[in-house]
Amino acid sequence: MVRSPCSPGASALKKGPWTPDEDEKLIDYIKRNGHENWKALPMLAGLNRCGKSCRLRWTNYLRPDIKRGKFSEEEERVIVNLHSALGNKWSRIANHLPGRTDNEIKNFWNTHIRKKLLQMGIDPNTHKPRTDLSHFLNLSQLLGAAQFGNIASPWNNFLKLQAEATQLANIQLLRNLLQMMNTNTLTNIESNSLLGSQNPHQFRGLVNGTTISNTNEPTTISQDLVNPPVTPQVHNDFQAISKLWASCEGGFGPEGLNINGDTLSSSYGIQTEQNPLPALVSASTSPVTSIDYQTERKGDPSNYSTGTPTSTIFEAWEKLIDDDNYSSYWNDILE
DNA sequence: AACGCACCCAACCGCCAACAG
DNA sequence: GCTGTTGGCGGTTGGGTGCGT
Repeated sequence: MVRSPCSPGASALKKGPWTPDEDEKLIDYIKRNGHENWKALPMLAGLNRCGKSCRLRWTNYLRPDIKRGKFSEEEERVIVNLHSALGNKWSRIANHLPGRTDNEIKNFWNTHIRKKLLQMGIDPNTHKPRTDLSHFLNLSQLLGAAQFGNIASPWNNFLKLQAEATQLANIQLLRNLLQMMNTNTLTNIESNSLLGSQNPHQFRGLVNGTTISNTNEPTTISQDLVNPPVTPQVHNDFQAISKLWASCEGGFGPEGLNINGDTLSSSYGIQTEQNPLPALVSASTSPVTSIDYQTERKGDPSNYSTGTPTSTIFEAWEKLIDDDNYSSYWNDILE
């Protein structure tokens, strides 16, 4: 039986918010003696608190190297990137953000980033486009009731909403692909680490507007992707898709995706002069983050959600494209 | 001014892993 | 190997605060 240091037996100990006096005692003691033994510290410091409470107060609030205040856009982007790779491993994410505590990052995620992702139609847990019912309800709100015309029949309306929601989910997916094209075609950044060995054939086939290849050729990283030649056809396809995207509902302004007046560009986005689309999580230009995906995964594979962000996108594409119902849909787009 | 609501975040709770005896 | 202790972590809570009505 493991007993918490703050067990019921120690109920006489004070709980709740810390007073300035208690803070001062804790700081003074740790400055003079360090904090080798949290269990013994409260008594030695003259605090009527359990050791655990003291440790939390110190690590989350009183530590001198804590950076307080608003998170920068760079920090926000790093958090999103790391979260897409690590999940809710707040302490490990905090390791990459000097001066930020896991608690602070966790709070920031739950109160800010999570909401933004949901508004963007991205599942904050999986970092995939959302296609579930609740999301569809959200999307319908974004679209607005006026868009849907005849509302005489609730079922008609429901089916319309559902179709719209599905289309928006697809658009979200398209956006992800576009961003990847954007990243690889126009910015020429660390494509190796971002793309891994996932599905270059599918990608190339799509770019060229042809049937998606499902051959069993040896899967190597396409040099066309790593350093893609911007052939006229690729260029045209890119522009065509960009135009399509620009015409989509809730498209992007210079600041990124704007939903309900809330712009989310930093976390998901790098932007280029040629294309203002926000970037994918996986397409971060942050070298730290790119390296971290690999090193972290090597360290503890069990901690990660399935697939890299990049493969997640490709998997979603593959699934979508395999669906006969959408073949003509995408052909129309790509033509 | 009073009230209700939503949001934020410090702090707590419970679980787990590492370690010592 | 077993048991108890300790520290670390992630999830959750609830008090404080701001804002709208």
